[in-house]
Amino acid sequence: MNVMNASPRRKELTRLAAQLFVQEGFDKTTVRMLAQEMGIKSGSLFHHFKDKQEILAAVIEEGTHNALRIARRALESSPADPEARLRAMARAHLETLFTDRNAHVVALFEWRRLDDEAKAHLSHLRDAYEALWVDVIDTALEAGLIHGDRFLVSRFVLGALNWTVRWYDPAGPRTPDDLADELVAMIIPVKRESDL
Amino acid sequence: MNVMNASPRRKELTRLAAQLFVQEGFDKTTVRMLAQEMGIKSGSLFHHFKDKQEILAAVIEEGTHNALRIARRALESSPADPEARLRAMARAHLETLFTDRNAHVVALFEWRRLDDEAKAHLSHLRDAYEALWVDVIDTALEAGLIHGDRFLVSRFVLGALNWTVRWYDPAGPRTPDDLADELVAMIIPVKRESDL
DNA sequence: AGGATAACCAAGCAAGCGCTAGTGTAATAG
DNA sequence: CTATTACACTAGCGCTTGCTTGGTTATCCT
Repeated sequence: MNVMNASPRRKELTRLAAQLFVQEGFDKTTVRMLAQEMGIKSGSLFHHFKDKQEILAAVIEEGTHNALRIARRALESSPADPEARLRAMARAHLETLFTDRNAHVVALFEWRRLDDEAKAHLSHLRDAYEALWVDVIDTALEAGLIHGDRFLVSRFVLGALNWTVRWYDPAGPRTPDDLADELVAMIIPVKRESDL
Repeated sequence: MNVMNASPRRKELTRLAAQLFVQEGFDKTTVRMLAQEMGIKSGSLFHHFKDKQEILAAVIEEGTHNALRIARRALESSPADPEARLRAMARAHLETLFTDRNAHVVALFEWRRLDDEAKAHLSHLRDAYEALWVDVIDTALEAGLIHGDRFLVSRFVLGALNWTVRWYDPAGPRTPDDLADELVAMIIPVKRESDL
């Protein structure tokens, strides 16, 4: 069996697994279903992954890794003012949420199925991502752009964003950027006439 | 087997099932685990419920029913102004979310495991609940209390509230009412000095 | 007392589960 | 040319799953 390689073959298998995990749920997805989707027999699966759990970990790792990459890139190319950074972060969050939708849905709703070892490993990645948010929120608070408790505000914002995977339809009239802008507009005090 | 009765025994079994479903997830909860928690043998379970799915449906029905009751009561005893109604609704949402926490976590995260028949039945209950929200949000928008798209605003608010089950610790310093107030404060424009 | 009914149990079936063992084969490296 | 490696296959083991069956006990109503 392979240990922790990142062959293109394995990446493709991970992508297919993510889709099935979202469709059926991790527990209801059998190794036989996974194998069929990949065009191989169930036994062959264990040449690429040591067990079913490792497939789950691979899916989540891939998604979180991409989220980090996209968010960092967005912050780098964003103007320095707090509102622009807040908007950039919200947009980046929704961008990764819907380009890697399958992986993120799995990360959000099947996290508990990871064994302790995988959880410990992946927590670091997730924490690094959340640190970006905390920084952006803090900056916005200090600038007086938004008000309230830093802990609660970040939780509420992330909750509102993450929950979009439950109702947002990419085929609809709104783009992810529209959503991000609307959310930011909702939480920063309305502009006065003097600003217009 | 019993059909659709609401005996006190069945209610107690439903409560225990909800707890296990939250702890382990619906799929990972076996009928043997359920039976043991209830102090009976696995076969006896099917005297009370026709199959495992019906237990899930019972859990969700109970939770949603309570949510409706609490929200209606809260709106009845609330002052008529839009801000008070918005706050009352947010408080009621969090109140039911944490007094019937198990049932609601199951409703939010195991909904997909229901068969089509149960989904159709329970959708009506859920829609009735959401209608209360839509009304409150609409009133707040018309009064100019909050701004934005009515659809998006209600989704964002419900998302932020529902996501609290993932991080809120009832043993911590904050009460659910604190959370509700903070969220409401976050989305309505800050009060001017002239209001103080 | 007697009859119905609700609640339970012991035993186990058929199906499906994750995973392993052993083998075959084509491509690659020394 | 030979040895290694990557990838796939067949076959099935050992176990767990949701659920059924047939029968027993406790409770209640008349």
